[in-house]
Amino acid sequence: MNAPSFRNWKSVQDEVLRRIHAREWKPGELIPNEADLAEEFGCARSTVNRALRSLAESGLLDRRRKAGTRVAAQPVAKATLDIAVIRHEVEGRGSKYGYQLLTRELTVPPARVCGAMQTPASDALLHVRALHLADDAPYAVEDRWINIGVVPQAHDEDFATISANEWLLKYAPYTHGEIAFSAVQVAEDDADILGVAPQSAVFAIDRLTWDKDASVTKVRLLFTPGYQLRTSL
Amino acid sequence: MNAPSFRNWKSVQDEVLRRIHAREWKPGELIPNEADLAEEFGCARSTVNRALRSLAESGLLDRRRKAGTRVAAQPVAKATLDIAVIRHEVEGRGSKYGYQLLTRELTVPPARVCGAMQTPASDALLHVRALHLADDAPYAVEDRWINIGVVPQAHDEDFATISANEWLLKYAPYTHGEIAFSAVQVAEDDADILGVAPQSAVFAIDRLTWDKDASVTKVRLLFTPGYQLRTSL
DNA sequence: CAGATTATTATGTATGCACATAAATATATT
DNA sequence: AATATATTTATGTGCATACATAATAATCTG
Repeated sequence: MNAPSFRNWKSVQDEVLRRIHAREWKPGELIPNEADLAEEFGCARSTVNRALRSLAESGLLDRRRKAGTRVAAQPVAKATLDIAVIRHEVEGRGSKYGYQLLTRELTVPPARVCGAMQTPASDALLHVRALHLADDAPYAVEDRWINIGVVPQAHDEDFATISANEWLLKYAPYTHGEIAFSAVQVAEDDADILGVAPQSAVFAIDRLTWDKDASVTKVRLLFTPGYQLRTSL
Repeated sequence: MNAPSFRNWKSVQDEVLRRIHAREWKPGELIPNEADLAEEFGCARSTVNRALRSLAESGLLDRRRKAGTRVAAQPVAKATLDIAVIRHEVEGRGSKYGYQLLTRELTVPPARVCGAMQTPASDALLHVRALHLADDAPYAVEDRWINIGVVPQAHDEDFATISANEWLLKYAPYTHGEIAFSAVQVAEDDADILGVAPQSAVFAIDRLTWDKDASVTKVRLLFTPGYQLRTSL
């Protein structure tokens, strides 16, 4: 048997994956180092590095300097979710997108909100509520607070035709944020808006974004029953 | 002003991020090519490539050969969720993990299940139901179907002390899979098990994994109310 | 002028080399 | 023996160069 050649990083990755699946390299086990693999595969060490690094990023390998590379014992499945603008999400399903502004007012938020956003309790924030529709049926309600101290342009935008969801992406970049998914029993007013029975189980996405150390916006999206967030592993 | 030097890919990435945030490079706009940036930053093109590639992977840049690199017009927020073994998830929160097998039987599954798993309608699958506990309180119910044609060892495992959730990760590798998150109203039997009111809104994770073209397992996890799946952006 | 062909160009990747860095191990010092 | 120091080693990164590839732009051809 002459050495098969794995000349590009993807084929190296495939071979490594094959060995893991075939249990030639078992979970928790140390695999050969980059230099040895490079020699075996007949390629440069940097090519092996590229392949292994990529597998480590997806959680299948654990790498530590000096300690070496081992197959993850408990591979944490990393599911990458694409959180798109709702309009795109709806249109991507082949439905007609609709948008309807419900309320827009500048008010002092409840403690829960200014606590999370770390704004002074006395500061007014822009509160926008809107409904997203798919094929003229309710799709999701958006309840959003915008820090006008950070995004003053929001003050001049009425959000009548463009959703805050979309507007902010265009005009208010963020450096980092948090996102949480949960199931909630929908309150009466939201149930009315979505046209579902009160106490229905709806999917909720809560997002809070920051521009450096200042909060930009906090939003809760409630989706009509049946909504699924899906991705592949 | 002399040229600041960005000698490593992370500092190049930071500078690119800064320009995007400062809107020196606006959404949808074409940015200079790698060679020019390398010259400006005083580093090798490969260093710039590393920085830009990584930003493209996280969805902030769109890159196409010959066409060049542009700032994503609608940056799709890519949220990476770590789906860990439930025991680790519970222990990671500092709670005591508990496990309880409910049922384990070899039966012919309903059409819904063998349809999704693409197994012959007459084939029996291993059906395991179990309860995961955190600090002795119900945490999640697991309802799982295992393709014993693909994982014959499961036949000899009683799942009395180790959850299928954990056992499978160790003994049944998969090549790919699908995962879906949703909110459901809990059925009466599951409500009993979780110790919650019937019709409560609970968070559901449905996962289906494959080893090449054969389904390995299909599972639904229902979490007690209050459960949140969270990550940072 | 439409359609096929050929250049051009920006990203994508492979290579060999060098050095940086973290972490484990061995060695020296009190 | 406990602690500090040095050595070793595997991964991490940077660089210069070369060539591959995809997509656009330019050119040719009937």
